[in-house]
Amino acid sequence: MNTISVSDARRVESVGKSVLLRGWVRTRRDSKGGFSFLEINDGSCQGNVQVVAPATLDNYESDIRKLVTGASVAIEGEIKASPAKGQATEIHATRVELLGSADPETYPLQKKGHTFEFLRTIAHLRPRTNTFGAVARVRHQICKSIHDFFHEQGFVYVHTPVITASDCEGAGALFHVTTLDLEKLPRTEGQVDYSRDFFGKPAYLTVSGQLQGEAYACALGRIYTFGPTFRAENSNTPRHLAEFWMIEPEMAFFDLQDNMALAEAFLKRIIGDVLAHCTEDMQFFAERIDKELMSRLNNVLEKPFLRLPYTEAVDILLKSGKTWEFPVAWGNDLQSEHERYLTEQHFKCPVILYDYPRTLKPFYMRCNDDGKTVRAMDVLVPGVGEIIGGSQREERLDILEGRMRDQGLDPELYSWYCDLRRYGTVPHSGFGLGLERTVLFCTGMANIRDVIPFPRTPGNAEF
RNA sequence: UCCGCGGUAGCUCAGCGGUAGAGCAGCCGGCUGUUAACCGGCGGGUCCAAGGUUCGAAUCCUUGCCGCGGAGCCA
Repeated sequence: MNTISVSDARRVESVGKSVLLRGWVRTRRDSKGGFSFLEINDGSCQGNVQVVAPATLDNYESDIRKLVTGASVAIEGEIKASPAKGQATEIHATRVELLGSADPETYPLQKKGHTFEFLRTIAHLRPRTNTFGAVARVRHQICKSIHDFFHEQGFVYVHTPVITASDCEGAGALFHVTTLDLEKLPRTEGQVDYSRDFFGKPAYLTVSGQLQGEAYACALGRIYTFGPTFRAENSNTPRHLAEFWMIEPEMAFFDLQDNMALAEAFLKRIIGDVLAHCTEDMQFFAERIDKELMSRLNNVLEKPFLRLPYTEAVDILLKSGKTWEFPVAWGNDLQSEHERYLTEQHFKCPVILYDYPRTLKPFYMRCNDDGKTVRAMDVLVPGVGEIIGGSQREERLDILEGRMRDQGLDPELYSWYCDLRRYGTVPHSGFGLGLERTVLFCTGMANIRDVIPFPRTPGNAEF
């Protein structure tokens, strides 16, 4: 007897097959007509398959009538067209085996709505719900699209280190990695003696693979990284995690305009794939999570991304007649209220802002000839705001070193990075995309803690 | 980290100085090719913690812990 998934069992083409199906009971409804209805889900799709279990089965009274939400079962039977509304097919069971029950007095997932806040406290069980199953499947599809897109465009997937010994990857608080005994730290002249630590110097979890990514781009041409990233910031918001996944493409011979074109094609590919391949899950999100999801995604999919220099954006904001909580002035960083106004109200389409004041941006971004701006870009989308940040990189050694000194960094500590300019330097560009923010955008979910399986945030590393 | 709101039954909440409540789900019974099924009944609580005010505190005050929303940082 062939095993079958719920996804396949729901298809009309499966009618007539004798199958073995295994999964978890969502609900049971008994009929005095001499049978029970079981709704079975196995995570293969959004929907359940309805099983009709007749009272003539030996274990009908002993097991089947006691099946509860969450119980695991194996079912043998024949797939038939369903005579009632609500489903195309159903399985007429010839055998129902109870694999494991789930005591309804203690099993927290009962047949009722639960808040996401509560489900976060049972992160090991929440994937059994409709919403979290759908999030997991869409997250998978997004990851697959990312790999497909880059592979088709000739990119090489590069694994940059998770542990880094350079304490100079840029701003952002770092997690220390150490094997020193924190109760008895070795000290020399009052300072911790890191020469006795595992790596012989301080080490940290990575906040970005960009610098190492540049090394491989300056050899292989087009590369991307895709891995876990860590920020020890005490951020407690629906958009921040201490551990998240980031995609960072890096391309030799790409200028900023090439970079923007790639970012636009990349986002459109992800959204297009999700809509094409996750139709049932996306329909669920559109109906139950976010009524405006589809119009927002279609808007990003169909409209060309508008490209706007920072200086012109400041002019638009100044002339908008709006009063801002944070003042708009050339040289000030744009706040989320400004970014959202541009993409949601003024242009009503995705916007790529570029050429930011150099004082606002890190040393590695390429300086423009105007002496004031750098070739940075931020991609803003309606509903979410900034989703991608990137730049053309400074490829001129003398200017790069000058920028490091301006920002109080010692070029000696970055000597390997400077080597990329010292030997065979080329123009190159790249950007970073937060995976979880992309999942938020694609699903309409509101909290980033609900689009990663086991979220890590300040004060929370459960499970 | 700052500002605001909140922690009461398994879950979602009401009660805001005088003996602790509802809906949902759970259990029991009824009914039904059912489908967030429906109808009736039953059980269920250190009211987040520690101090304080009071004859009396879930309710008022203080502190702490935790959660949520907004801001900052950013992906």
